[in-house]
Amino acid sequence: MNARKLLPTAHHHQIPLTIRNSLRWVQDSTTHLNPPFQPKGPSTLATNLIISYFKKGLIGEARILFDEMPERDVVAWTAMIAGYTSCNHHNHAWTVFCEMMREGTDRPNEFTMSSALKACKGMKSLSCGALVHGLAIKHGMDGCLYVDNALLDVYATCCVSMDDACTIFRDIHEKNAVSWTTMITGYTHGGDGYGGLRVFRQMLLEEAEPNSFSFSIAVRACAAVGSYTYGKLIHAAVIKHGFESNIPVMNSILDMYCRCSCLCEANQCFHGMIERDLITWNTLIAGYEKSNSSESLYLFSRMELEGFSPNCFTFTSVIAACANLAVLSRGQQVHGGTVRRGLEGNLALANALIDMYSKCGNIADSHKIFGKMSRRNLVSWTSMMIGYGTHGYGKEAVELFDEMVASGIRPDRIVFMAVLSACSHAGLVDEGLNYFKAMISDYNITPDQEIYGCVVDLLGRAGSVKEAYELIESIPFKPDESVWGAFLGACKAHGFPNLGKLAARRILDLRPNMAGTYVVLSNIYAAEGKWGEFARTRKLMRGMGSKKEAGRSWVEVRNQVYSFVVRDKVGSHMVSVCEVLEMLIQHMKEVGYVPDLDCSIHDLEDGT
DNA sequence: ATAGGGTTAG
Repeated sequence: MNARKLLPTAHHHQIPLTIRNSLRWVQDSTTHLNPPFQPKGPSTLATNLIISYFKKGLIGEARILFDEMPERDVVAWTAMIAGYTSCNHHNHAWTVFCEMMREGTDRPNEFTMSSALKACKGMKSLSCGALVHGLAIKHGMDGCLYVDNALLDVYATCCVSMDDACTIFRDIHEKNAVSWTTMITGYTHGGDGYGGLRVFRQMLLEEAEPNSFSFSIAVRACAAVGSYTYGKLIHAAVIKHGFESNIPVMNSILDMYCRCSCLCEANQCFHGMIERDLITWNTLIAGYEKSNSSESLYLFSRMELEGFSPNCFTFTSVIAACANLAVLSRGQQVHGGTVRRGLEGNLALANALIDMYSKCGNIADSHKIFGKMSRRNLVSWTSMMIGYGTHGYGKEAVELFDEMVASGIRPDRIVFMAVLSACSHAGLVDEGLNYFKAMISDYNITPDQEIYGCVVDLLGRAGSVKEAYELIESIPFKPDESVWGAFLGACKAHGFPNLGKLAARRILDLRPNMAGTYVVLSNIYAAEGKWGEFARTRKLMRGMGSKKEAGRSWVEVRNQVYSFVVRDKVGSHMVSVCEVLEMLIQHMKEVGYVPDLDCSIHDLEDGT
């Protein structure tokens, strides 16, 4: 065996000294006639070296060493399969397994089978898994709990339904915590959180002892169904079982509170943790991103101060927070951080950047990011199309849609909403209607409230208010406030007071607390000069107890975001804001914008 | 000497 030339050179320091020395010793000792004691075979030592190579991620080195081994026993083969899988090279693991079945001198054992099954799971290949299943039965290895649990995992992960996994699970005589946890995970990751919770309850009923793994996935199931009640219950059980210092379990609980919109509890949980890891920070930053983006940014800075290095998960949430706040310079700064860390290849992060630049008004940089991506998924295309649509580039969005379909990506409901909305804002009525028809006939997507809302908006915005109304009447279910809302907007914009009043009444039937609807309705009366009706509607609104939230605007001046409402007091800090607003108004006038004073006057009267 | 299940984004 030519192991000497394989001794690490560049990575010398990374290899445990003992292994290196023992390998040398074996090579020397083979020439001795009487070794002091029976040495382990060179195969054992080479296998140990292979294992340490994989632990360091030195896949190439492991492979070269394996190829140069003159005799490869089942342990060496298994170490290769398990090693590749541990580095997420599942296809290579599978290739090695096939090689072993073809040319290996040893038969595979239980260790080999469970490693091979883990590779199948990694490849999400049910057919490979079924093949190993057959081999396991042939070699009489079904009945080994490791093999059975690995089989269970393959069927639970790769099948559409949990039926096959259930069959395997039922036939395991002595189920352990791993068997139960694998079942709970199968349901939960498959989108059936209640199924996961059902298995967890059964586990407790059968007095199987749940461990930290069982608890973290059970809590994940609560998060998936958004059940604060079950989540709190299991949180209590976690404490009772003494897992409140287990970081993954606590991370799971933290995430559960965030997903149940219990940010107070999440915050409490976070501060109660004695030890935190990167996932802990990422979970809370992601938790705050939607509801309180500035808190996300604050946590991000705190996390760096405490010496944690952000990863692509962190950056994806932080970039989304910048997008929500529309803080371009901060977004650019964070973008710089991702480039410095070499995270440019991350798909989700690039998608977040497209959205951030678009929401910060910099569509050119969105396009730059999109253009540089080596891989794009549905989210990438959708984000870019929404960006084009909101910036008024309807034609570009439509072209992007066609390009996406041509590249082999199947559109979903969301991307149709993006293209319909883009058509709507660019006045591309016929194109939009064609996409609507194609969505139904070519892609079998049944339009829902939101899609109808988009099409009503498409027709209504272009002035085809009658057609929009006919479409609403053809909807096979009861249209909701988003559909009527789109229609109301069209009636208001194109002067259809009677249809507008009808739409407003429909909305108020569905959402009597939507104060904004009263405002629009009263404005329709005002425009008709029906001041009695106007006053009556306003009175109704006040009596309702809810108030329309003031329309808030914000503007970025010299890296600072200022937020204001109508009739805000002009303090000294707002002076520069007013200057910017004056500039914007001037610019709008120059491009021919005529303000719609008709409505704003009435809105002002009420201070809304 | 070789084999289990869990937590973070979109």
